[in-house]
Amino acid sequence: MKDKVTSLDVARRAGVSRSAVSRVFTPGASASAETARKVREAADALGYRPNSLARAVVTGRSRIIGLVVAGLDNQFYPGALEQLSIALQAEGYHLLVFMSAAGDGIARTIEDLLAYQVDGIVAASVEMSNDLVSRCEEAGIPVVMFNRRQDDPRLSAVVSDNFAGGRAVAQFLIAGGHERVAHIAGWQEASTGRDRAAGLAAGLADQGLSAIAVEDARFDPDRAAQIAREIVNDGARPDAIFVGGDRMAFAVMDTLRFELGLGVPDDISVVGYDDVPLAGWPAYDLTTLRQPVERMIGATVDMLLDRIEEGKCPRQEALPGQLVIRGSARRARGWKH
Amino acid sequence: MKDKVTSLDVARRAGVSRSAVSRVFTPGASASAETARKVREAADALGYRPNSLARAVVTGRSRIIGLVVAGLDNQFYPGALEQLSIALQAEGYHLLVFMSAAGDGIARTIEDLLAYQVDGIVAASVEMSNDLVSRCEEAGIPVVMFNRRQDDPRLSAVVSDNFAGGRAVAQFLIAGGHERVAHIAGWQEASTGRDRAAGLAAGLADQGLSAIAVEDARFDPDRAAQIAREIVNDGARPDAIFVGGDRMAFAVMDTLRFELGLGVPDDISVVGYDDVPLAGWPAYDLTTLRQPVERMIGATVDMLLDRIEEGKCPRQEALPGQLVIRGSARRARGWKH
DNA sequence: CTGAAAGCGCTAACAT
DNA sequence: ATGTTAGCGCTTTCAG
Repeated sequence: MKDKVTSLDVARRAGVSRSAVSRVFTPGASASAETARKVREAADALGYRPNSLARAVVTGRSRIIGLVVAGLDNQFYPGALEQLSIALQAEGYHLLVFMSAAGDGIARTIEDLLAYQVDGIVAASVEMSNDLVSRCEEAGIPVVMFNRRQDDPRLSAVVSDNFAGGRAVAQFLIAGGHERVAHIAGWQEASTGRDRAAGLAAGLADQGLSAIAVEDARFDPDRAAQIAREIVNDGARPDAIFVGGDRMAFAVMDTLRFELGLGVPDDISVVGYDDVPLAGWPAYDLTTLRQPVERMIGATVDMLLDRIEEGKCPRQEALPGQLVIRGSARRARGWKH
Repeated sequence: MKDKVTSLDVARRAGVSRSAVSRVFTPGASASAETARKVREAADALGYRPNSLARAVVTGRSRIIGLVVAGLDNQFYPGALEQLSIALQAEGYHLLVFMSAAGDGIARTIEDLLAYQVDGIVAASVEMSNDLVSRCEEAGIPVVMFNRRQDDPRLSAVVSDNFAGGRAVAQFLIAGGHERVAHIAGWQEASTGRDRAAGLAAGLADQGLSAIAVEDARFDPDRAAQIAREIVNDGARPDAIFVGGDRMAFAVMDTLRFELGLGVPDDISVVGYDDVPLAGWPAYDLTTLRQPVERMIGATVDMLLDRIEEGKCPRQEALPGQLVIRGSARRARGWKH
């Protein structure tokens, strides 16, 4: 309960002015070695820490980044979040979390975001209305969309190259001798889901094929499982299912193996998307397209800081992913990675 | 870039004073209906939002809670974090994330925590030094430890009853006819790991048994897998392994089944702790002790708010968990839950 | 109930 | 390089 130490206290004890203290604690400022020493000494003795909030009020920069997210149950996000936080901390920023609860309107979130004077926003929720993005940009707060893009080029976005990824999956599947490929897609309202589906279609078309079924599971594992049931019991059973997200792919594999008694990949091949940690565990051993999380995070941080600190323009980046070949899909000889 | 709307602007447009505006936006303050109406109208027209940071400077309350965490790869945390954030938002607080990076010293984290004037701290990192806790409490910032406790009763803590949990596992295992129980424990420096181990020992002792092996895997799945290998190849192979955390239990099951070719539970029973979502998936179908996450979060928020807003004293709470019986461990008839 | 005035803790010109 | 002087946007006595 002794947190009443102010810069004035330090100044007095060090025999200097408040400005001097301020300068010592401001990276780009000028202070003589002697002054710095005295100030640091006094500060340590008193246990002084500059008040970031007060600083934010006057500088207009809070060094706080708002993170808008929903559904940490998608295993792709926890890891990304961890890396993002660490990368930001290294630059002297911190994440303030805005979890979009189920019913809770986006309006409230926007209010809070603005009230806290965040310097920027990372929007990592697929379900996020464009309202948020536009209203914040309007207020002068740069927002970068993570793992989702918008056609509007005035908005910053970082994604992996989902179209190329979908196409790579198609090529792999065809090379493996599959002829009846079904696709259980991510939400078609989201670029991520759409691009993967389009990539698959393009890759299939290259060889004169097309998917025998494409269903939107909205990134929901339960829905994906249900679709898998229907597809498999359908007349023309697929020999491969490309699932637009690992989390859904696990649910599909579970359904196939444990409920329908089918072998993966013996009866049906399954390919996912993301390469979350679980995909590499032997229980699933899922062939999947790896999103370059680390580079995506790097790009996100760069974009954000470029806009905040350098005032640069928004840009969009699509980083290449990589097919990780494991055992859940039949493959041609020589395709072992 | 029009975020320069200040309370003065609103005051002018509404024909009142800044104080009036302030009062309208302060829950407990007095303002006539007429004034409130005028102010709200002007505020909406101008797009005014009170600046939380400026408010924080003057009130001394930031309505920000620091979250200190590391290792979101433990699937127990993402869900807890999501719930925590939502619960806090409902009370008008937000989480500021402090991710303990690997090498990054705790000292820096403390500095930042204090600088941002957080009203309270949730410490959810097992690896966190007591230094942080004591220094923050010293500075008058309440911290509640989540999923970990300290013997010092002056510190707030929320855990599940890990001792009772460990004991329940022992009883279940014994009832299932197991006689050679091994324990791959969580970090013995952490209360969570210790209590579970002690509970198991007590439960075993009740029946005149004791564990044939107890090894500390420090919550690390790789280490757990390695220990599993050693234990199993040892002379006296266990008929059951109690693993002190689901994440480690999965690794142990993988090792047993896919590497050692053993059946679970046919050759060896495995029981975990936490009940993360994956435990319920058919690929693992893990019998485990469920931690009451929702209630733990509720208690955490209550404690925090009690201390922040009511100035109440620290307290500790140990919530009861519940054994969730699935298929990874042999069980006695009638034990199906 | 309302406005005027006095800060909260800090930084940013401006002189010196 | 340092101190002085103004604020940043807001809340909170204090009169009325």
